[in-house]
Amino acid sequence: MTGETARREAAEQLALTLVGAGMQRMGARALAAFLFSDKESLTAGDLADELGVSAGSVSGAVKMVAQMGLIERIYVAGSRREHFRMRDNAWTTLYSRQHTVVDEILVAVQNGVEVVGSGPAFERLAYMRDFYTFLLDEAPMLVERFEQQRRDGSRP
Amino acid sequence: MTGETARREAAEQLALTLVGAGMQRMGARALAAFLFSDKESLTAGDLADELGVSAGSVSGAVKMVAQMGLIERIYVAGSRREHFRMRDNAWTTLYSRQHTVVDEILVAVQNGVEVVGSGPAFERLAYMRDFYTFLLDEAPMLVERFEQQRRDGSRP
DNA sequence: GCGAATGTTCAGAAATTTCTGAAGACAGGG
DNA sequence: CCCTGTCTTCAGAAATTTCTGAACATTCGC
Repeated sequence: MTGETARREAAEQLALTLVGAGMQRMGARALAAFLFSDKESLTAGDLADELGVSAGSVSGAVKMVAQMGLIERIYVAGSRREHFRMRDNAWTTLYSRQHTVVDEILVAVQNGVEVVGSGPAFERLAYMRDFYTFLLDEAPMLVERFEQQRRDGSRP
Repeated sequence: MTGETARREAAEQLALTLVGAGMQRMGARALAAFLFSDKESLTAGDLADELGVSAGSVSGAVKMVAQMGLIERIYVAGSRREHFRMRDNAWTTLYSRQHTVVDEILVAVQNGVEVVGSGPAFERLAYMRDFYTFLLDEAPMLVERFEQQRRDGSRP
């Protein structure tokens, strides 16, 4: 049977793997709740109920996930609460976001390249810099290609 | 002044950004030590000195970084200690490694796709699955292309 | 403006992660 | 075999992260 329980379990399971990938617990749980919900949007109260946590925790989690660009606030007429929903391009956004992390690493590596004299360390650092620079350059094209392919594929 | 101090500071700085990217502290510090060293190899003792931590911590850190495939044990004649050095393809390896994480996420997502009936949640989960599947497929080609480009470039 | 509903912040509690130090395991030389 | 130097394991200490609950802020309808 494909009940609410199975859905929740699947959501929690996904949240766990996201935590394993480095995401914070509550943010991951909130994100999974959005992913698995069939409602158009969720309020903070919905999330608190669904996840069984305090309003404070929800506030923090929503803030984080919103900052990652994965969900957005929407205005719902006649409702005083704030509604959130997943953004359409959440996953490509998330992928692109990782680049800010890589950027920071590159800055540190570049600094290293400048500090060490020529030698094995220099070679290693330069290689690392080149590889990550390459990835950074290529990533947008990858995303572009995915979207292209998706457009083509959905009209067979 | 390109002294030892500047080198260490640069190494610690890189370690910090790696921690920011989700790596564990001691593992990141050990990795940075390898990156920035001009020695052919480092022993656990070298690392303990360099990082100012206990043998136990070094043991754990080395184990982790080795498991990630970034360093390897090497045999040094006449030395009873275990020597480690960075692997040549450390960065491309690390990049590929992230796929195991993505794989786990995909398993959870696939499970979700099967559990939810058709509806918004299904659409979202299917999209996520497709995107990450695409990335997983494309990644090896990216690495390949980088290596190709590097070979060509280094013979101008 | 007032009141009610909702959202945010923050100090401290709780849980988790990380590090250490000491004990034990292991390998090689004598 | 034992001894020495080296590495690993692990229980507990220390540090860090995460969650809560209550006080405060904000918004909207009236």
